Amino acid sequence: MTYQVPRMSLAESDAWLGLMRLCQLLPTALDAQLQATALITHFEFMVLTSLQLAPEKTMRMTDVARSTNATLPRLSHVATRLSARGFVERTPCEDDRRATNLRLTSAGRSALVRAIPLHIAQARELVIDALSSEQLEQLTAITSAIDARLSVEPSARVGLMANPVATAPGTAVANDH
Amino acid sequence: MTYQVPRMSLAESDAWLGLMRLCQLLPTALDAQLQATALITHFEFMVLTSLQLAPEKTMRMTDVARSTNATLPRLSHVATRLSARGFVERTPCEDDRRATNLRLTSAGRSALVRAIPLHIAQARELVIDALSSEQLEQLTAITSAIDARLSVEPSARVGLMANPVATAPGTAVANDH
DNA sequence: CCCTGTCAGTTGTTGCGACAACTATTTATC
DNA sequence: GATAAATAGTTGTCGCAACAACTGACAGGG
Repeated sequence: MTYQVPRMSLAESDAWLGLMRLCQLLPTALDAQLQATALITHFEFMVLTSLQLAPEKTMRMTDVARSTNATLPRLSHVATRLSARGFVERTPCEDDRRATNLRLTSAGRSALVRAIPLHIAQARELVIDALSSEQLEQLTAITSAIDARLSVEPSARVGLMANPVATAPGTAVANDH
Repeated sequence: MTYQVPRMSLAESDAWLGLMRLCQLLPTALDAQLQATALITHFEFMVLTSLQLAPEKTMRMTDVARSTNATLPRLSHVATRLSARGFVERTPCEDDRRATNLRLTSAGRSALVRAIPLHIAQARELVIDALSSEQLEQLTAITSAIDARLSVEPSARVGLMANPVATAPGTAVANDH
Protein backbone atom coordinates (compact mmCIF):
# COMPACT_ATOMS: atom_id res chain seq x y z
CA MET A 1 0.00 0.00 0.00
CA THR A 2 2.72 2.40 -0.94
CA TYR A 3 0.88 5.30 -2.29
CA GLN A 4 2.67 7.82 -4.32
CA VAL A 5 3.78 11.07 -2.80
CA PRO A 6 3.16 13.66 -5.46
CA ARG A 7 6.32 15.43 -6.52
CA MET A 8 6.70 19.09 -5.80
CA SER A 9 5.77 21.62 -8.39
CA LEU A 10 8.21 24.36 -9.21
CA ALA A 11 6.26 26.90 -7.19
CA GLU A 12 6.19 24.58 -4.22
CA SER A 13 9.83 23.80 -4.41
CA ASP A 14 10.76 27.47 -4.71
CA ALA A 15 8.80 28.34 -1.62
CA TRP A 16 10.19 25.38 0.27
CA LEU A 17 13.81 26.00 -0.60
CA GLY A 18 13.47 29.69 0.10
CA LEU A 19 12.06 28.95 3.50
CA MET A 20 14.76 26.43 4.28
CA ARG A 21 17.43 28.88 3.30
CA LEU A 22 15.85 31.53 5.47
CA CYS A 23 15.57 29.24 8.48
CA GLN A 24 19.23 28.46 8.07
CA LEU A 25 20.67 31.91 7.54
CA LEU A 26 18.46 34.27 9.49
CA PRO A 27 18.97 32.94 13.03
CA THR A 28 22.71 32.73 12.47
CA ALA A 29 22.96 36.28 11.18
CA LEU A 30 20.78 37.52 13.99
CA ASP A 31 22.79 35.88 16.71
CA ALA A 32 26.08 36.96 15.24
CA GLN A 33 25.01 40.59 15.13
CA LEU A 34 23.44 40.66 18.59
CA GLN A 35 26.44 38.90 20.09
CA ALA A 36 28.78 41.40 18.54
CA THR A 37 26.83 44.49 19.50
CA ALA A 38 24.93 43.65 22.67
CA LEU A 39 26.89 40.66 23.96
CA ILE A 40 23.83 38.49 24.35
CA THR A 41 22.21 35.89 22.13
CA HIS A 42 18.80 36.33 20.60
CA PHE A 43 17.40 33.68 22.88
CA GLU A 44 18.80 35.39 25.95
CA PHE A 45 17.21 38.58 24.71
CA MET A 46 13.85 36.86 24.56
CA VAL A 47 14.22 35.54 28.08
CA LEU A 48 15.11 38.95 29.47
CA THR A 49 12.22 40.52 27.57
CA SER A 50 9.76 38.01 28.97
CA LEU A 51 10.84 38.74 32.49
CA GLN A 52 10.78 42.48 31.93
CA LEU A 53 7.14 42.32 30.91
CA ALA A 54 6.11 40.19 33.87
CA PRO A 55 4.76 41.64 37.11
CA GLU A 56 7.56 41.88 39.68
CA LYS A 57 9.85 41.06 36.73
CA THR A 58 9.46 37.51 37.92
CA MET A 59 8.18 34.38 36.25
CA ARG A 60 8.24 30.68 36.75
CA MET A 61 10.68 28.68 34.67
CA THR A 62 7.95 26.81 32.87
CA ASP A 63 6.17 29.99 31.87
CA VAL A 64 9.36 31.57 30.57
CA ALA A 65 10.07 28.44 28.59
CA ARG A 66 6.63 28.51 27.03
CA SER A 67 6.78 32.16 26.14
CA THR A 68 10.16 31.77 24.49
CA ASN A 69 9.37 28.57 22.59
CA ALA A 70 12.06 26.70 24.47
CA THR A 71 12.33 23.42 26.28
CA LEU A 72 12.80 23.45 30.02
CA PRO A 73 16.30 21.96 29.97
CA ARG A 74 17.42 24.56 27.51
CA LEU A 75 16.03 27.37 29.60
CA SER A 76 17.59 25.94 32.72
CA HIS A 77 21.05 26.01 31.17
CA VAL A 78 20.57 29.52 29.86
CA ALA A 79 19.27 30.67 33.24
CA THR A 80 22.46 29.34 34.79
CA ARG A 81 24.59 31.34 32.39
CA LEU A 82 22.49 34.49 32.76
CA SER A 83 22.59 34.22 36.50
CA ALA A 84 26.37 33.77 36.42
CA ARG A 85 26.49 37.11 34.63
CA GLY A 86 24.19 38.66 37.20
CA PHE A 87 21.34 39.34 34.81
CA VAL A 88 18.88 37.07 36.51
CA GLU A 89 18.22 35.44 39.88
CA ARG A 90 16.71 32.13 40.77
CA THR A 91 14.39 32.21 43.76
CA PRO A 92 12.29 29.40 45.19
CA CYS A 93 8.57 29.64 44.64
CA GLU A 94 6.41 29.92 47.75
CA ASP A 95 3.24 28.37 46.39
CA ASP A 96 4.82 25.32 44.85
CA ARG A 97 8.10 24.16 46.24
CA ARG A 98 8.92 22.24 43.09
CA ALA A 99 8.90 25.44 41.09
CA THR A 100 11.62 28.03 40.60
CA ASN A 101 11.05 31.70 39.95
CA LEU A 102 13.29 33.67 37.66
CA ARG A 103 13.72 37.35 38.42
CA LEU A 104 15.30 40.03 36.26
CA THR A 105 17.96 41.94 38.19
CA SER A 106 18.70 45.59 37.60
CA ALA A 107 21.88 44.60 35.79
CA GLY A 108 19.78 42.38 33.59
CA ARG A 109 17.41 45.22 32.94
CA SER A 110 20.30 47.45 31.92
CA ALA A 111 21.61 44.85 29.53
CA LEU A 112 18.17 44.49 28.04
CA VAL A 113 17.68 48.22 27.68
CA ARG A 114 21.00 48.47 25.87
CA ALA A 115 20.06 45.61 23.57
CA ILE A 116 16.55 46.70 22.64
CA PRO A 117 17.37 49.39 20.07
CA LEU A 118 19.96 47.15 18.46
CA HIS A 119 17.50 44.33 18.26
CA ILE A 120 14.77 46.47 16.77
CA ALA A 121 17.19 47.90 14.25
CA GLN A 122 18.15 44.37 13.30
CA ALA A 123 14.58 43.28 12.86
CA ARG A 124 13.94 46.28 10.66
CA GLU A 125 17.08 45.97 8.64
CA LEU A 126 16.81 42.29 7.90
CA VAL A 127 13.11 41.67 7.75
CA ILE A 128 10.57 44.37 8.36
CA ASP A 129 11.94 47.03 6.06
CA ALA A 130 12.47 44.42 3.38
CA LEU A 131 8.74 43.79 3.19
CA SER A 132 5.67 45.80 2.31
CA SER A 133 2.90 46.08 4.84
CA GLU A 134 0.85 43.62 2.79
CA GLN A 135 3.72 41.18 2.92
CA LEU A 136 3.97 41.60 6.67
CA GLU A 137 0.36 40.58 7.03
CA GLN A 138 0.87 37.70 4.66
CA LEU A 139 3.89 36.58 6.63
CA THR A 140 1.91 36.61 9.85
CA ALA A 141 -0.79 34.48 8.29
CA ILE A 142 1.72 32.08 6.81
CA THR A 143 3.66 31.57 10.00
CA SER A 144 0.50 30.95 11.98
CA ALA A 145 -0.67 28.38 9.47
CA ILE A 146 2.59 26.48 9.66
CA ASP A 147 2.68 26.87 13.39
CA ALA A 148 -0.62 25.11 13.66
CA ARG A 149 0.92 22.11 11.93
CA LEU A 150 3.98 22.17 14.14
CA SER A 151 1.97 22.25 17.31
CA VAL A 152 0.14 19.05 16.54
CA GLU A 153 1.97 16.35 18.38
CA PRO A 154 4.12 14.08 16.27
CA SER A 155 2.10 10.99 17.10
CA ALA A 156 -0.97 12.60 15.61
CA ARG A 157 0.68 13.46 12.32
CA VAL A 158 2.31 10.22 11.42
CA GLY A 159 0.80 10.17 7.99
CA LEU A 160 3.41 9.05 5.51
CA MET A 161 6.01 9.18 8.22
CA ALA A 162 4.66 5.92 9.56
CA ASN A 163 7.06 3.95 7.42
CA PRO A 164 10.50 4.24 8.97
CA VAL A 165 13.44 3.09 6.95
CA ALA A 166 15.11 -0.06 8.13
CA THR A 167 18.81 0.08 8.80
CA ALA A 168 19.55 -3.24 7.16
CA PRO A 169 18.97 -3.40 3.41
CA GLY A 170 17.42 -6.86 3.69
CA THR A 171 14.52 -5.67 5.74
CA ALA A 172 11.45 -5.20 3.61
CA VAL A 173 10.80 -1.53 3.27
CA ALA A 174 8.37 -1.79 0.41
CA ASN A 175 9.05 1.62 -0.97
CA ASP A 176 8.64 0.82 -4.60
CA HIS A 177 7.77 3.68 -6.88
CA MET B 1 23.54 61.61 18.28
CA THR B 2 21.25 58.94 19.58
CA TYR B 3 18.45 58.96 17.16
CA GLN B 4 15.32 57.16 18.00
CA VAL B 5 14.59 53.75 16.57
CA PRO B 6 10.89 53.70 15.86
CA ARG B 7 9.10 51.11 17.91
CA MET B 8 7.45 48.21 16.20
CA SER B 9 3.79 48.37 15.41
CA LEU B 10 1.57 45.48 16.40
CA ALA B 11 1.49 44.12 12.87
CA GLU B 12 5.24 44.29 12.62
CA SER B 13 5.79 42.63 15.92
CA ASP B 14 3.33 39.85 15.07
CA ALA B 15 5.11 39.09 11.85
CA TRP B 16 8.50 39.24 13.50
CA LEU B 17 7.63 37.01 16.43
CA GLY B 18 5.90 34.54 14.17
CA LEU B 19 8.93 34.33 11.97
CA MET B 20 11.28 33.91 14.91
CA ARG B 21 9.14 31.14 16.28
CA LEU B 22 9.10 29.43 12.92
CA CYS B 23 12.85 29.68 12.49
CA GLN B 24 13.23 28.11 15.88
CA LEU B 25 10.77 25.27 15.67
CA LEU B 26 10.71 24.22 12.03
CA PRO B 27 14.32 23.13 11.55
CA THR B 28 14.24 21.21 14.80
CA ALA B 29 11.05 19.39 13.92
CA LEU B 30 12.35 18.65 10.48
CA ASP B 31 15.61 17.21 11.65
CA ALA B 32 13.99 15.16 14.36
CA GLN B 33 11.59 13.56 11.90
CA LEU B 34 14.16 12.90 9.20
CA GLN B 35 16.60 11.50 11.72
CA ALA B 36 13.97 9.16 13.06
CA THR B 37 12.69 7.95 9.72
CA ALA B 38 15.59 8.19 7.29
CA LEU B 39 18.56 8.32 9.66
CA ILE B 40 20.02 11.43 8.09
CA THR B 41 19.81 15.10 8.92
CA HIS B 42 18.14 17.61 6.70
CA PHE B 43 21.47 19.13 5.84
CA GLU B 44 22.90 15.76 4.87
CA PHE B 45 19.86 15.27 2.70
CA MET B 46 20.60 18.50 0.89
CA VAL B 47 24.19 17.51 0.31
CA LEU B 48 23.22 14.15 -1.12
CA THR B 49 20.60 15.78 -3.30
CA SER B 50 23.08 18.25 -4.71
CA LEU B 51 25.46 15.49 -5.66
CA GLN B 52 22.70 13.39 -7.16
CA LEU B 53 21.78 16.21 -9.53
CA ALA B 54 25.37 16.85 -10.61
CA PRO B 55 26.92 15.25 -13.69
CA GLU B 56 28.96 12.20 -12.66
CA LYS B 57 27.29 12.67 -9.26
CA THR B 58 30.39 14.64 -8.47
CA MET B 59 30.94 18.21 -7.34
CA ARG B 60 33.63 20.31 -5.82
CA MET B 61 33.37 21.05 -2.13
CA THR B 62 32.95 24.77 -2.67
CA ASP B 63 30.08 24.26 -5.08
CA VAL B 64 28.30 21.90 -2.75
CA ALA B 65 28.74 24.39 0.06
CA ARG B 66 27.25 27.17 -2.02
CA SER B 67 24.30 25.13 -3.19
CA THR B 68 23.48 24.06 0.35
CA ASN B 69 23.93 27.48 1.96
CA ALA B 70 26.70 26.17 4.14
CA THR B 71 30.18 27.27 5.07
CA LEU B 72 33.09 25.26 3.84
CA PRO B 73 34.23 24.07 7.27
CA ARG B 74 30.76 22.86 8.03
CA LEU B 75 30.56 20.96 4.80
CA SER B 76 33.98 19.46 5.35
CA HIS B 77 32.92 18.03 8.69
CA VAL B 78 29.71 16.66 7.29
CA ALA B 79 31.56 15.16 4.33
CA THR B 80 33.79 13.36 6.79
CA ARG B 81 30.80 11.87 8.56
CA LEU B 82 29.02 10.96 5.34
CA SER B 83 32.12 9.34 3.97
CA ALA B 84 32.57 7.36 7.18
CA ARG B 85 29.10 5.96 6.50
CA GLY B 86 30.02 5.19 2.92
CA PHE B 87 27.55 7.61 1.37
CA VAL B 88 30.14 9.79 -0.25
CA GLU B 89 33.73 9.69 -1.44
CA ARG B 90 36.41 12.34 -1.51
CA THR B 91 38.55 12.32 -4.62
CA PRO B 92 41.27 14.77 -5.60
CA CYS B 93 40.44 17.15 -8.41
CA GLU B 94 42.57 16.86 -11.54
CA ASP B 95 42.27 20.42 -12.76
CA ASP B 96 43.06 22.11 -9.47
CA ARG B 97 45.05 20.21 -6.94
CA ARG B 98 43.83 22.39 -4.10
CA ALA B 99 40.30 21.28 -4.74
CA THR B 100 38.47 18.18 -3.56
CA ASN B 101 35.68 16.47 -5.41
CA LEU B 102 32.80 14.89 -3.58
CA ARG B 103 31.14 11.92 -5.24
CA LEU B 104 27.89 10.21 -4.33
CA THR B 105 28.38 6.47 -3.89
CA SER B 106 25.70 3.95 -4.72
CA ALA B 107 25.09 3.43 -1.03
CA GLY B 108 24.61 7.15 -0.75
CA ARG B 109 22.21 7.09 -3.62
CA SER B 110 20.19 4.35 -1.93
CA ALA B 111 20.03 6.33 1.27
CA LEU B 112 18.86 9.35 -0.64
CA VAL B 113 16.24 7.43 -2.56
CA ARG B 114 14.87 6.07 0.68
CA ALA B 115 14.78 9.53 2.21
CA ILE B 116 13.17 11.43 -0.65
CA PRO B 117 9.55 10.40 -0.16
CA LEU B 118 9.83 10.96 3.56
CA HIS B 119 11.27 14.37 3.00
CA ILE B 120 8.63 15.38 0.51
CA ALA B 121 5.92 14.14 2.80
CA GLN B 122 7.40 16.24 5.56
CA ALA B 123 7.54 19.33 3.45
CA ARG B 124 3.92 18.82 2.49
CA GLU B 125 2.70 18.01 5.94
CA LEU B 126 4.39 20.86 7.74
CA VAL B 127 4.44 23.62 5.19
CA ILE B 128 3.09 23.21 1.71
CA ASP B 129 -0.26 21.71 2.53
CA ALA B 130 -0.73 24.28 5.27
CA LEU B 131 -0.70 27.07 2.70
CA SER B 132 -2.80 28.09 -0.25
CA SER B 133 -1.15 28.47 -3.61
CA GLU B 134 -1.34 32.24 -3.24
CA GLN B 135 0.42 31.96 0.07
CA LEU B 136 3.12 29.82 -1.48
CA GLU B 137 3.84 32.54 -4.00
CA GLN B 138 3.78 35.15 -1.28
CA LEU B 139 6.19 33.09 0.76
CA THR B 140 8.58 32.83 -2.14
CA ALA B 141 8.52 36.57 -2.63
CA ILE B 142 8.98 37.21 1.06
CA THR B 143 11.92 34.89 1.47
CA SER B 144 13.69 36.34 -1.55
CA ALA B 145 13.23 39.85 -0.24
CA ILE B 146 14.73 38.94 3.11
CA ASP B 147 17.44 36.93 1.45
CA ALA B 148 18.56 39.98 -0.46
CA ARG B 149 19.14 41.73 2.85
CA LEU B 150 20.99 38.77 4.29
CA SER B 151 23.34 38.52 1.35
CA VAL B 152 24.59 42.05 1.76
CA GLU B 153 27.76 41.80 3.70
CA PRO B 154 27.63 42.87 7.30
CA SER B 155 30.09 45.71 6.82
CA ALA B 156 27.77 47.29 4.29
CA ARG B 157 24.75 47.23 6.55
CA VAL B 158 26.13 48.71 9.71
CA GLY B 159 23.36 51.24 10.01
CA LEU B 160 22.30 51.44 13.62
CA MET B 161 24.47 48.48 14.44
CA ALA B 162 27.51 50.72 14.36
CA ASN B 163 27.25 51.46 18.06
CA PRO B 164 28.38 48.39 19.95
CA VAL B 165 27.83 48.28 23.66
CA ALA B 166 30.97 48.65 25.72
CA THR B 167 31.66 45.90 28.22
CA ALA B 168 32.87 48.28 30.86
CA PRO B 169 30.91 51.50 31.11
CA GLY B 170 34.10 53.54 31.13
CA THR B 171 35.64 52.09 28.02
CA ALA B 172 35.52 54.44 25.09
CA VAL B 173 34.47 52.51 22.04
CA ALA B 174 35.47 55.00 19.38
CA ASN B 175 34.18 52.98 16.49
CA ASP B 176 34.11 55.58 13.81
CA HIS B 177 34.49 54.27 10.28
C1' DC C 1 -1.11 7.47 55.81
C1' DC C 2 1.32 5.10 52.03
C1' DC C 3 2.03 4.27 47.33
C1' DT C 4 1.72 5.27 42.61
C1' DG C 5 1.88 8.50 39.21
C1' DT C 6 2.67 13.04 37.55
C1' DC C 7 4.88 17.49 37.46
C1' DA C 8 8.94 21.13 37.91
C1' DG C 9 13.62 21.59 37.40
C1' DT C 10 18.40 20.25 37.12
C1' DT C 11 22.39 17.89 35.41
C1' DG C 12 25.30 15.08 32.23
C1' DT C 13 26.23 13.41 27.66
C1' DT C 14 26.29 13.82 22.87
C1' DG C 15 26.45 15.99 18.57
C1' DC C 16 26.45 19.72 15.60
C1' DG C 17 27.64 24.62 13.87
C1' DA C 18 30.62 28.76 14.04
C1' DC C 19 34.96 30.53 13.99
C1' DA C 20 39.95 30.68 13.87
C1' DA C 21 44.21 28.82 12.59
C1' DC C 22 46.65 26.18 9.54
C1' DT C 23 48.51 23.71 5.06
C1' DA C 24 48.83 23.41 0.31
C1' DT C 25 48.13 25.10 -4.27
C1' DT C 26 47.32 28.63 -7.67
C1' DT C 27 47.44 33.30 -9.46
C1' DA C 28 49.28 37.88 -9.84
C1' DT C 29 53.12 41.23 -9.72
C1' DC C 30 57.37 42.98 -10.38
C1' DG D 1 60.97 33.15 -12.10
C1' DA D 2 60.71 34.56 -7.17
C1' DT D 3 57.70 36.52 -3.94
C1' DA D 4 53.26 38.10 -2.40
C1' DA D 5 48.46 37.45 -2.26
C1' DA D 6 44.46 34.96 -2.82
C1' DT D 7 41.98 30.48 -2.99
C1' DA D 8 40.43 25.44 -1.53
C1' DG D 9 40.14 22.55 2.16
C1' DT D 10 41.05 20.57 6.66
C1' DT D 11 41.39 20.48 11.56
C1' DG D 12 40.77 21.91 16.41
C1' DT D 13 38.28 24.50 19.91
C1' DC D 14 34.26 26.53 21.89
C1' DG D 15 29.53 27.17 22.84
C1' DC D 16 25.00 25.88 22.53
C1' DA D 17 20.70 22.75 21.88
C1' DA D 18 18.56 18.14 22.26
C1' DC D 19 17.78 14.26 24.80
C1' DA D 20 17.81 11.18 28.64
C1' DA D 21 18.18 10.30 33.30
C1' DC D 22 17.68 11.91 37.64
C1' DT D 23 15.89 14.40 42.18
C1' DG D 24 12.47 16.36 44.79
C1' DA D 25 7.60 17.84 45.44
C1' DC D 26 2.54 17.51 44.76
C1' DA D 27 -1.97 14.80 43.95
C1' DG D 28 -5.15 10.99 44.03
C1' DG D 29 -6.72 6.38 45.46
C1' DG D 30 -6.69 2.50 48.49
